[in-house]
Amino acid sequence: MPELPEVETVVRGLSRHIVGQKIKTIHVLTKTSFSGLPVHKSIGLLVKSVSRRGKGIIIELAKPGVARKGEDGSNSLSLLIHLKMTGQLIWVPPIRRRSKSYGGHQRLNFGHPTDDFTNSMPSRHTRVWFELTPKGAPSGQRHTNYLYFNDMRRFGWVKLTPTAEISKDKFFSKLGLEPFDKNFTPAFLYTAIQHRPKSNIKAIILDQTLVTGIGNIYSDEALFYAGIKPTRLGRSITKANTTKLVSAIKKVLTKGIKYSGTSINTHRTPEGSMGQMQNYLAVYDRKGQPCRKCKTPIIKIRVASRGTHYCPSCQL
DNA sequence: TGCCCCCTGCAG
DNA sequence: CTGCAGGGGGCA
Repeated sequence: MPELPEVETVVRGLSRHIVGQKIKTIHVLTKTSFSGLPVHKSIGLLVKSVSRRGKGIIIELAKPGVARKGEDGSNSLSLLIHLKMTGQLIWVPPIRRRSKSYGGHQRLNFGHPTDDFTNSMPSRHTRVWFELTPKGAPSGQRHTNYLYFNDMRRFGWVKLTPTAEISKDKFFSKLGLEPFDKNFTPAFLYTAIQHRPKSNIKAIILDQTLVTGIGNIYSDEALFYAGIKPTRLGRSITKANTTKLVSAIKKVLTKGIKYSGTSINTHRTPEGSMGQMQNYLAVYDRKGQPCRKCKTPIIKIRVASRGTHYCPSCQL
C-alpha cells in the first residue's frame, strides 16, 4: 500500500491526534506482527513525536516528567512501524455515548471491500491496537482514544525498540537519502546510476538504499514525467535524463502528499478517509487508457518483477 | 543483483 | 481456478 506520500499522510494525521497522549494499553492480537521489547515497557509513556524515514514510521515515546529536550534521549523508546502492502493506522476518538458517528466504533463505509477495516474495530484484520489517554487526564473510558494497526496480509510490523538503536535496525539502518533532502541532486543520482549500468532505471529508483520512499506507483509516475522508458538501462541514462528524473520524483511525491496519497486499495488516512491521488495518476493503473499528454494507450509490462505502466509514445 | 517468498483477497 | 497486488528480506 504505502509509499512515501501515503506514509507521510499517516504521519501528519497521527501527529495531530496522538502527540502528548499517554499509552494506557497495547493489545497484540497477532503475535507475529509485534516484536522487540515487551509491550509492558511502553505502558505509561507519552507520545513525544511521530515521524517518518522512507516508508517507515517512528513514534517516539518519553517518560512523563522528563520530556525536556535532550534529557531522556539515552533511554527513550520508540515504536517502529512498517505498513508494507496493506497496513493501516486508524485513529478513533473517545467514544461518546449517544454519538452516532463513533458509537461502538461504527464508522462510515467508503465503498471498498477492505473497508471492513474501518467499519468496526478491532476488525478481523486488526493486529495490534492501542488505548491512549490525554496527558494529565483521568484514564477513564471518557477520555480514552484508540489507534488500530490493521494489516490484512500481515507483511507489516510494529517493533518496540530503544530510540538509540533505530540506527541499528535491520530496516532503518539501510535507508538511503530522503527524496527531499538537499543532497538528493541530479549529480548524486547520476553517480549512483553509473554504478549500475546493467540495471533498469526503474529498479534503480526503487532501491531504498539509494533514495528512500519511492515505490511502484510513484516510480512509474516519475518516469512518465521524466519521459524515460522504465526498461532503459543505467548505462543509457544521460545527465539530462537524470536532471529531469530528480525533479519528476520530487514533483510526483509532492503531488501525492497534496492529495493525501493513493487509495486504489487499502490506503486510508488515520481518520479513515481515502486519499485522492488515484484520480490524478498519469500512468499507474491506467493500462489501455489514453495518455494524458498524447492519447496513446498506456501499456503495462513487467519490469523488475513489478507491474509497470508507461506511455510508449512519451517515454523513450 | 534478480527471484522466491511471506499472506490474504479480489478480478478475470 | 490462476494470477496479481502499493514492500522488502533472504538467497543464490
